[in-house]
Amino acid sequence: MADDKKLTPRAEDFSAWYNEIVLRAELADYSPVRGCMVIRPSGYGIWERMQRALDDQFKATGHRNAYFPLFIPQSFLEKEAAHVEGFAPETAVVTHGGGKKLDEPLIVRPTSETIIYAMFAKWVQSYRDLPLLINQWANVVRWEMRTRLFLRTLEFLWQEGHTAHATHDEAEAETRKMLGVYRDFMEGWMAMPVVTGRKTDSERFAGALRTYSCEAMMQDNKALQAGTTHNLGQNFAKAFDLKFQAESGSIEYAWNTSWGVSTRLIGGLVMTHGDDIGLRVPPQLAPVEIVIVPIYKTDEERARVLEAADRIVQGFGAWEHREPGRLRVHVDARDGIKPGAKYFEWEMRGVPVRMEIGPRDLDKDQVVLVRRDTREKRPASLNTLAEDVAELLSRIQADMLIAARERREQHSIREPITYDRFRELMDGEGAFVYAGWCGDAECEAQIKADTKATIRVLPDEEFRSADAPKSCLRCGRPASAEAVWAKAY
RNA sequence: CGGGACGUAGCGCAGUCCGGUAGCGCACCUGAAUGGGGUUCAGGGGGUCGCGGGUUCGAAUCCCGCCGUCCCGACCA
Repeated sequence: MADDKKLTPRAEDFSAWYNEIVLRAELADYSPVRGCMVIRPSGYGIWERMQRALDDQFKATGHRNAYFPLFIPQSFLEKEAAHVEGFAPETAVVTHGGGKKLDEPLIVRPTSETIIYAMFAKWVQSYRDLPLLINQWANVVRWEMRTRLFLRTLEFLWQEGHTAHATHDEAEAETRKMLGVYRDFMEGWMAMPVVTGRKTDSERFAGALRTYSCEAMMQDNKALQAGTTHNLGQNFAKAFDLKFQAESGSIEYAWNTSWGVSTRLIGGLVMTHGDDIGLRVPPQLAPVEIVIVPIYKTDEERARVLEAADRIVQGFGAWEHREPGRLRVHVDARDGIKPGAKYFEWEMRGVPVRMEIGPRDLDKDQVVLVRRDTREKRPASLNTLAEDVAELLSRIQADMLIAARERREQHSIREPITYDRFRELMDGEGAFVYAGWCGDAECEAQIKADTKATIRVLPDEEFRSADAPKSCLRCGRPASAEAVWAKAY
């Protein structure tokens, strides 16, 4: 760990503060390859829990996992016009194999629509084969110019769902359903509140009919696009000849959807919950929910305290082999490191609850519990400890979401504001600004040029203001929709 | 890809202007004491100074090229 004891103040430089947490909490590291990242065990532990929770949800909604190739023939990408236009500039291309030049270059997948729907076309003949609901966990490559740990790397690990349906409405329902799955995960597991809604044409996925997004607010008041779902219409079905015979006997093109979230979510977690001490991990995602720090002076005390810790762990179940309903506990029995040093280390890593056990506590049949989120410290009786701790953990989970949502609402502007004030806001502290939009892409582009802010989403009904805005933020013409404006990562 | 800063031990840095024995703090190893919020003392290990070329008796230091990192733009999940 580095020499200096405090983190970079986030007010001064949010980026530096973010990097500091990611590196010091050992979530990730730079790789020898430019723009790529190594996810370290403590980061991967969080990701594994995310992955399992998401995968369970995908299964529960009828999806099955499959695996498709890393390489995509260049001609596949070119079959869908908008798709190739969107992705061609950021593809990595393999031109040689076995020491020889390839007849056709292979694209390292930036996303797998093309190769997956080419396969779907083989698998689907009848309406009875639909819906086809597939998910893939894979790494993809997008040759970004500027990279950032977790948030934008050349190669990243994600999940991409791909489905085929018989009707537009069914595909649309699937697109909305998966957006809901994402939202529930981000709020329920990550304690990261999001605003959901539809993307404007300029931010729509290359090749999609409609794109929906979950947008979270980071602590510098910028937006993070945390997950997107796309109704692809029949665009890819037509490009890859994905057809089926309907009940009526007619031959029709299928309707596709795709949706994905990535390890970017870990970055979102850091930027939502990190503080100046380090990371804060919501209990649901914490590989270790409770860390026990034993306190002792003599060998006798050490034996006594560790024995008590052991009993408590037996009561909870060891975290490496957690049974459903048990708690994930770790005893930090390292000798020669003072308790204070251990406190700082585990706080940096974001473990939700710390349990201190010393001779003075055992004399009183108690331990001391410290919450990572509020740093609140209190004694707890040994008799009811398991229930007490389980209750505390679920309260922390709930409180973290509430705190994050309150913070977001404090930095959301719903009152009508002048364009000058808007520019000032985007230039300074930032915000989610709910305001009218005339629906003109040129107006949207001009605002982006002026302020770097974009329409994050045209929000879903529950996020819309009670009084619909009447005029466009910039041009003053009648508003066709309410939009959430913000600068984004 | 354009502008700026930087690359020296695992991490953070000094040394570079003005060429001449590779340094500091933390971390790590050994020993002793210590132990309820970042322990102390003593001893020790660890380096092709980002890579390649050039100038020179001699290069971390000067020159050229390349690679990488960070920040600001353009692009994007």
